[in-house]
Amino acid sequence: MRDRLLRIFELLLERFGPRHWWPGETPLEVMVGAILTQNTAWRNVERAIHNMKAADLMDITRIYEFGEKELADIIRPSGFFNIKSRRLKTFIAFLVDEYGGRIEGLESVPQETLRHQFLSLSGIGPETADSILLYALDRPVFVVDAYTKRFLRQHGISDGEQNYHEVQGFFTSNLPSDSALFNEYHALIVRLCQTHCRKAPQCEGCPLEEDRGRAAGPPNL
DNA sequence: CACCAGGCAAGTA
DNA sequence: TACTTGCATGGT
Repeated sequence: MRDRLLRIFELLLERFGPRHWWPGETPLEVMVGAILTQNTAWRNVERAIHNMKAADLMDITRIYEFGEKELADIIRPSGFFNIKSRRLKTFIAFLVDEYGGRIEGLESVPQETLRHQFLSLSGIGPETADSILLYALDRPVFVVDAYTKRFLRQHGISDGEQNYHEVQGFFTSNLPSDSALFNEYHALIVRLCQTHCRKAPQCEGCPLEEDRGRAAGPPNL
């Protein structure tokens, strides 16, 4: 399965090129985006982030001191703005209380410790925690999302019944632990699904399907 | 018009 | 434990 996953990765990278994820200028912006994008189109998150920058709010201390109600108004375009404002404030308060508001302070903390701390916060679930670990802190964690499960199911690699931890284990146990690889792989799966694994019942035009015919690869690939 | 988008928590049986 | 529902904007 390791060779198969690496083959898929090579095909996707060849077809779509490097994705340059995460689309954020700083670790803080990536963390903020990870919370704002929960069940939300990225386009709407961009508007919210733009508003935050315009209000000089892409700053830990500024967010910490800003009112929850006022912050909700700033991030309105990202949807679920009341609950997301609370979640942002909760996460920022964690950074301030536990690390003096210094993201560099997270660098020396073991991955699993950090993950447990994130998950203990209300509003940070497995995908958000792992997105922050991988894309803001460059830790070798594989991010699983709705696209990942859809990809595995539509390509017959799994039946789609696995939970988050099981899907994550499928990738991490069959791939070298490399943050750059995990970064690009997840981004490529998202890119693939956004145009091919979406509603198409049989993944029409899927670059991986094309390969099956020409290279006589394994079934469903 | 309905449906979806890079989830999560709280409520119900 | 296994579902269901609330959260809300903006694009297709």
